Amino acid sequence: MELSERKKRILAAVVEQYIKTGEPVGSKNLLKVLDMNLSSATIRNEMAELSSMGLLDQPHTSAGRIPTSNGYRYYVDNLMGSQEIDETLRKKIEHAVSGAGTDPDKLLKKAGEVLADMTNCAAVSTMSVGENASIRRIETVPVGSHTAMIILLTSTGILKSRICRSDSEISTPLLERFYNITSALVGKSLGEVNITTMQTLAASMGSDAFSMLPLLAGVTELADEAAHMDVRLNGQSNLLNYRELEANVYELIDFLRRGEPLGHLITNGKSGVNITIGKENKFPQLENSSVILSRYSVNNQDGGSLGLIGPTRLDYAKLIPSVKYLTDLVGHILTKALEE
Amino acid sequence: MELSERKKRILAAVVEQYIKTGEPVGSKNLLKVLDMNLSSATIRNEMAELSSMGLLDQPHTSAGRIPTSNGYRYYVDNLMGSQEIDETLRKKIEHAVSGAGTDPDKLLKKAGEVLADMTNCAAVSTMSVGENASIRRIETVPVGSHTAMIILLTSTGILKSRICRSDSEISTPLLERFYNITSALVGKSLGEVNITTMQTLAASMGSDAFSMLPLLAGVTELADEAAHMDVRLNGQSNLLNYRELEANVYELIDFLRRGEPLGHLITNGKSGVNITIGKENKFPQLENSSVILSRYSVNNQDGGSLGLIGPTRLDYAKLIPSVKYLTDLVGHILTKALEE
DNA sequence: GTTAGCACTCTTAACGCCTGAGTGCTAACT
DNA sequence: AGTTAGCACTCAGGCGTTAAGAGTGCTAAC
Repeated sequence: MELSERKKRILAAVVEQYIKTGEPVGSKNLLKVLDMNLSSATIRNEMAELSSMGLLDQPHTSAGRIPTSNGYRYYVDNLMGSQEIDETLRKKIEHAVSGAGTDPDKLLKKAGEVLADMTNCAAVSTMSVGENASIRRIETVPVGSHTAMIILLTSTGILKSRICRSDSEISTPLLERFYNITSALVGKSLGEVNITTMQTLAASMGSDAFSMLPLLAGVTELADEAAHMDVRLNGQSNLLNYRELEANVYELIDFLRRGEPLGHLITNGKSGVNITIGKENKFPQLENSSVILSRYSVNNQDGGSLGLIGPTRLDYAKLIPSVKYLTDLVGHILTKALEE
Repeated sequence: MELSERKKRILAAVVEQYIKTGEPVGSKNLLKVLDMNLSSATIRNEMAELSSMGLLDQPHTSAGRIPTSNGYRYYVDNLMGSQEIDETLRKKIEHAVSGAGTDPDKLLKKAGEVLADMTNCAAVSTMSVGENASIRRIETVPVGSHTAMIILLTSTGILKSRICRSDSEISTPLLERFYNITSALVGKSLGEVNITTMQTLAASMGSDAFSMLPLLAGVTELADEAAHMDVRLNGQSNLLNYRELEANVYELIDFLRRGEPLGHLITNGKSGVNITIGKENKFPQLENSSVILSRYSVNNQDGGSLGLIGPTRLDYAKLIPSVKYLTDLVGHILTKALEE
């Protein structure tokens, strides 16, 4: 779709104005912002055409225009200025993240918080990796005479641990034998830890099998857990501030709370920044929202993603670079933390 | 404050009716529920007295009555029936919790979820212990040549772990020496892990001090983290459903999100079930809400708490036993999991 | 002490009215 | 042919009025 230069300017102005005020923008109002030597009537004509092209919409006949999903899309793809991050935001991000240390869990938590705060939207963060991440290490630590802790570390630095209890006594030599047996799993992907693999392992345990079974079950659970998307949500309540979402906030927040469909959204993202605007979303609960998601990589492997969910009326020009910057930073920190 | 038998019945009926419908209850309406041989006029007289005693209130002159905080309080303390848990709820709780295994983190998460679901309120759960819990074990596990994982286990079964990175190489013998040094901390309370203790430890490290410092810092952080209340919040969005909270939901949800004041609330609770109704709450954000909190113990030590936050119009008779049952169950499971 | 009856209060919804913002269209202008 | 002034039209939102309904408090009688 090719637009005249003037239409582009008008569309951009409508989008930006609406993002700023949240009010439908009318022709006269636009005149003030545009400083083109035109009358409101001309603008009206142009806006009418943009409407019939499906880029602008009117809430009702006698109201100004607001951008449609397609309108935002055109703006984001073709008109939006500066892909550079705002200096103030950069500092804010750096300041928040630098205080979080290198522990992935803490780091992601902090990243989600700063994102939600900064954008006044809901933020999601995940450390998931899908099933392609591999097991880097499995450790056991005796805790009591019948309990042991199992620790699983993935190639992307995710740490999962669990206390397991066995009915029979757990001795240190037993744990050593268990360690040797499970070391066969190191290097395998999380997806490969399935019933078959575990049965093979169990078979090699001989007389230890009975005592080791709870531990082995623990390992399976941990692998499952690590592979399973762990979605963290921040700042849902920010969404309550947006008039345009009001009608369905409850549905929206409820949708976000059930992490699972959100997982889909995240998994489907390509690398780089993914932007889904309004009706482009597959989920009806999101049809009035936009989602900006970006993945980060740890050790050149996909490490997880960060993103935000807000009204379609987002300040894309500002937020997209911020999200990108934040994810890159997180990926960088985590990679460095894992360096040998 | 002593009430006539008839006033008691009327107050109880108003409370129960209002809990059920959420509408101010009028004299005629009450008549249907009460099946006493009285006219609405008599009831009106009684209600007028209950109002002047501060137990009932009117939203406006021509509306029915709703209970005041004191009214609810009187009801809970003196009038409320059955402290027995509802069989359906018991099954629901047991079913949910039994699927969660014995891992404290997972268990508490599940407990919070079921509580929020069951009650249609916001649920809080914490594994905190304050600073009196002691350190049960500190373990280190090598991860890479410059990284190690530190694991801290408390007497109440809380497990905290962290990946630490040192600029100098971390060898296995070094970790062994570190283990020996830190074993001095085992048995100490979390509160005792302060700068002074750590400096003493650092002093005993000799030439290892430089390489061990990041690890030691990690231990301190973990102890802090374990001592620090970890408040988990579920089902905030449930609160959006209550008309009577509508005016301040945003403030309320925002208040809950900042876990810290919530922490106060929780810490101040006595053992057993704590109920705070409406204006009894210290925090203005909670003046239209009620809080039901209950602590659980692990190994006869205080292990944390579970609770819910909703409108004052809660079904106390049903929820109080449920919360109590759930906390007892959680405490029981966790105690058993730690048994030697 | 209880009750019937009544006047009174107050909320809520519905209705009509008005205003202001904004539009689309037409006819004139450059 | 593109631009503009002007005008009739539409519609949301605010405001006051009205009517209905729920519920009360009070009084006088039982």
